[in-house]
Amino acid sequence: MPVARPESSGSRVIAHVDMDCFYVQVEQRKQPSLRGRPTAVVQYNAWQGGGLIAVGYEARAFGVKRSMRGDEAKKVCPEIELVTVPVSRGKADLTVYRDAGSEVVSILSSKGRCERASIDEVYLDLTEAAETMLAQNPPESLEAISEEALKSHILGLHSDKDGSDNRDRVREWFLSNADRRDKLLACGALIVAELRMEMLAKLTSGMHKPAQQTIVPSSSVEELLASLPIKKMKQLGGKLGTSLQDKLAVNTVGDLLQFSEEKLQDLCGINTGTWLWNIARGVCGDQVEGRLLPKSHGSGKTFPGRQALRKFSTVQKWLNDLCSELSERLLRDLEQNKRIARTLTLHASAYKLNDSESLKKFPSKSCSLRYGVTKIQEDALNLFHAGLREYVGVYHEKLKESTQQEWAITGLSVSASKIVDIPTGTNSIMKYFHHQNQTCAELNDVSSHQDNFLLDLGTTSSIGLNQADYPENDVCEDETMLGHVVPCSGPDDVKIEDDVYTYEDVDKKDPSLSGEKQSLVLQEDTLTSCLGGSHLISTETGLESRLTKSKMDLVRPRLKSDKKKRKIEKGTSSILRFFGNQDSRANLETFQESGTSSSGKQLENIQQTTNGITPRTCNSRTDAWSYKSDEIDPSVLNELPLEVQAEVRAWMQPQKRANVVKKGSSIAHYFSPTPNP
DNA sequence: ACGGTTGTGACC
DNA sequence: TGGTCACAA
Repeated sequence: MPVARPESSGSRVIAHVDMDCFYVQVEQRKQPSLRGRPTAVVQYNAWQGGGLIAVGYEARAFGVKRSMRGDEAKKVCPEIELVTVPVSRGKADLTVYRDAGSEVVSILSSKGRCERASIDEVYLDLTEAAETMLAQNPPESLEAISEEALKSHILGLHSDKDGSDNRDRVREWFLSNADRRDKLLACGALIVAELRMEMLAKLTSGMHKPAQQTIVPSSSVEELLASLPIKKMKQLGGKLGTSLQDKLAVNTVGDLLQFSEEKLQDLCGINTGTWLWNIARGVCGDQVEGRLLPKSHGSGKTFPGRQALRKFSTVQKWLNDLCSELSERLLRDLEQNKRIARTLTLHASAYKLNDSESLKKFPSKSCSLRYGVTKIQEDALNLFHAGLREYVGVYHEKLKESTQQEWAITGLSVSASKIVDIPTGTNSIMKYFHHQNQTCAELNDVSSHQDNFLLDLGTTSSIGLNQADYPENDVCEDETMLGHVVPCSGPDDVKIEDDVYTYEDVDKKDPSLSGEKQSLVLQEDTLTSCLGGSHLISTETGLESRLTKSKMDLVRPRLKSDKKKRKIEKGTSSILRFFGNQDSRANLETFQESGTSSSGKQLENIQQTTNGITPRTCNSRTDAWSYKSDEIDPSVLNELPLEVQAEVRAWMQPQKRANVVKKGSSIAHYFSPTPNP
């Protein structure tokens, strides 16, 4: 839940871009003959024609709905074109949609800071672009307002019934607007209209229902919220929204206005309470995060009903497939974005056949992530065993493969998180890996106890992956920024010279971030349509130039002592090939590491050595300052060195307050954990 | 027997 | 911190 932020100086222009029936559009682009025809995207054709996950407008006209079965859809609309989601390794593969989403982001990001909210949703902060336009090319200076922009819906601007002269009112609104905030908003709307045309041209399939955009002037927010059902508000669609309805008898967001901040805090906790109080007033301090890439990757599959997995070998088979997909995506991320993931997590859901305690949840488990398909597979399987042992309890452990299982797995997923950038330096990834590697390797008595790790990892079926299971490696923890180490080289010969990397390199490539996101979410069907349907929302803001929380995490102390520098002469491709073939002994044998022997086993050892080490963060920063954040004049920040600026700004961010709500009144009690066998 | 899959964030 | 839960699309 967002944190309340300080009130603002300027008005911000935020667009929420929502691609409706995105999967359908992607498929129609791929297969143009589908354009204009009633189309839906379906997955898993096997059972009752599969489930619909996206429905195009032409099909909606027939009454086809999401969450219908393919067969039902055929009944309602015999003409319907059902396109199956690509399947790879026996499961849905969303790569094409993810990639199409990336195309969209890359177009939008040309105009402002983007936050990828989901595969088909983006927040875009257009404040700067709108201000520039207002200063240089204000709407009234244009000889014409674009057709696209004239189709805008403007909340609070009541259109005539016959609609024909609505465009004139819209034009009027664009051209002569008293309020500066609305002028900015108008500029934002023009930019969005442009962007949507660009996307239509490049990406999509010309939907029958034209994409639309909706403008929300701040003067219309009150009226909008007064009638907006509480469950339609973003974040309130679930249990929180339900509990508000039940406990406060509110129906719309505006109904929340009658309650004091304290009352809402008592009910929902201090942070959520304040957030709600603000939301009711149309105020939301969420910043547009300025993040174009996902923070994690995952691959999962459910096995409902009879498909539930009851044998280790089957579980292993599926885990291998899931891990294989995950590994592929990690390599792509590494190649394209120069990032590595540090944590591997396994989630499963299960039920017990005979047991009364079948409500018990299968615990998720995680460990350091080692690159390489079979390593990931191995680790995931170990995590599964760890989870299973906990799930079934020690008494049943021995039954394992032999007798009939008393457990059945209904869902498996593996995910990779804690993704960090590799410094984008002169020459790439390899030295980074090598650097990490080398640092640890030489600062420790390498070979002696590392062989033991290998044994633990490779041959034991018990779980040895968690940090606690390995001896600490203090030197590494002090001297490196990464929590674990990956092999440093591909089959190519690599020359190593001197260099040093720290996370500051990462920080500098990102300008400080500012802006706020208004998280009003309006009813999709009435307010947006397919491609690029968007909302423009003007909102008040906080200080300029604040770092987001996520960026704050990247501010780390400089690596001081290690001044060894390195340089690689070959490109990055070799390391990718290396990862791709990491399990091939032949490749491993070709690796030469200066000073140490190069057997594959040792490589694995090195990779494993620092499992569990975490990079430092500046979480003690608040202690270091004796000023209150509001005593600092933001303008003096610019005088400071860049790193310091970042830190101070991070510190000036409103901190989330500890939730000290009395237990009796905590809304948490209201929520009963949903049993999920 | 749940649309399934993927992702983020809060809390303890 | 890792693990669990909630929420969204």
